[in-house]
Amino acid sequence: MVTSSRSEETRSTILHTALELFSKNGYDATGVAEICKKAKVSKGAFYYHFPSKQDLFLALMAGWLGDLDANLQAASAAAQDIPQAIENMADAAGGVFEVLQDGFPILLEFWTQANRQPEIWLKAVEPYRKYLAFFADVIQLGMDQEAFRDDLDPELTARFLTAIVMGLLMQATFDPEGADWQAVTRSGIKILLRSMR
Amino acid sequence: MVTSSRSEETRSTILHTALELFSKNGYDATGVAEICKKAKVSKGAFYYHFPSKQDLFLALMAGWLGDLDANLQAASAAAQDIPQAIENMADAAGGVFEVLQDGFPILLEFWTQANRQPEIWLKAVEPYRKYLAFFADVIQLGMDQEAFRDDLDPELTARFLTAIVMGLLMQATFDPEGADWQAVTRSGIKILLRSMR
DNA sequence: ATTAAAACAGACCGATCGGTCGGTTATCAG
DNA sequence: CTGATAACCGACCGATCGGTCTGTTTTAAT
Repeated sequence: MVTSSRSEETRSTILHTALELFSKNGYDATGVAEICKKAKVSKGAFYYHFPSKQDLFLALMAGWLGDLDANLQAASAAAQDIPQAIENMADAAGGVFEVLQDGFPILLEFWTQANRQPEIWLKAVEPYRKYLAFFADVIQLGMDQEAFRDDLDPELTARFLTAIVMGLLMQATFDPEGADWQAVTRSGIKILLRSMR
Repeated sequence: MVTSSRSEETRSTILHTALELFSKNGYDATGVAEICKKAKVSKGAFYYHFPSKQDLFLALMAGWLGDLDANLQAASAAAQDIPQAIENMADAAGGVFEVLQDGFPILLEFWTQANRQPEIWLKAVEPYRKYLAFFADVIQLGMDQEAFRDDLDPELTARFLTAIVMGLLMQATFDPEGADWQAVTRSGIKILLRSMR
């Protein structure tokens, strides 16, 4: 609260409230009026800070991607070797969705909206491809260090790794009581890593 | 057209049109009036066949799950051994999403709506858990036949298998040009099967 | 041909949608 | 203290939302 103007606080409140509502009820089912009411802010204030509902959504997505980025970088940097880096990143990905509650629902929302609105898609593919390339690089590095077998296809394995994490997160969100999803994810990554050796 | 009354055709037209629109634009963004217009049907006809928009959605989901079921059963029955059955089913899962275009988008829509509307969730968890149990059974069978290693956890592996297929489908829908997703899925399943032996 | 029910047509309803706009208040440099 | 502008307020706009209702046409059994 030290160096935050009233304006900045208003904007921040809108963002947080919108994140909560979008992840709970979805983009289309959440009205601007509803956001304003819950954020205790007038429509005038809303449209002063964001030119449109879609722009708010894009701002939200940009911030979320930034957080994810920071977490993945930190997780990667903290590891001693490549396999551990991969384990850490998978853990961190799970962490983003725990700490920020509503984490995966909002990712699902980003995903579905990106599939429909070209403008959102454009802003989402780039980071997605960036991460894939990053994972592929890490895997390639592991191969160079002979931590992994030499007949791996780094890109394919990266897509595969992403699929496991996302697929398990989907199931975890859908059926939280169905399993200890953190444990399932960890052992899933371990199985994958074992098959990469 | 042989044995289809006018009423049945109207109902069927509404279902097909709704499937298309829901998968393209999402449940919330698709209006009843829009469905009626595209299906060339009046609102009266719509609400004669379906008590509400949500009931239409549930009917759509039930039908889709039925198709999936039939495909999986067929794929499983056609296989000579357990590993091949798993390969076939993964292929079939992919097939549901190719033949019926808009296949995965509509699954995503089912998924997100189930996460929000308890009534839909209830109708969706049951089949989901049924499939998981079915996959686990198949894996257990493979273990009994010594086609798989004996230290596998069938349930965990089933979740894992599901995650791979869904995670890759998500990526395929999001970035169709990014890879030959059918090939990626096939090799993914093969890697998993290899690690199960 | 008659008739009752099934199937459909479309005007209409209140509520809500995203967004606008003229007016008001808070902030801060001079 | 003054003035300019940033920040905010909320009534209002046309369009659309899911759903209802009255009335007409099709269908099919008699």
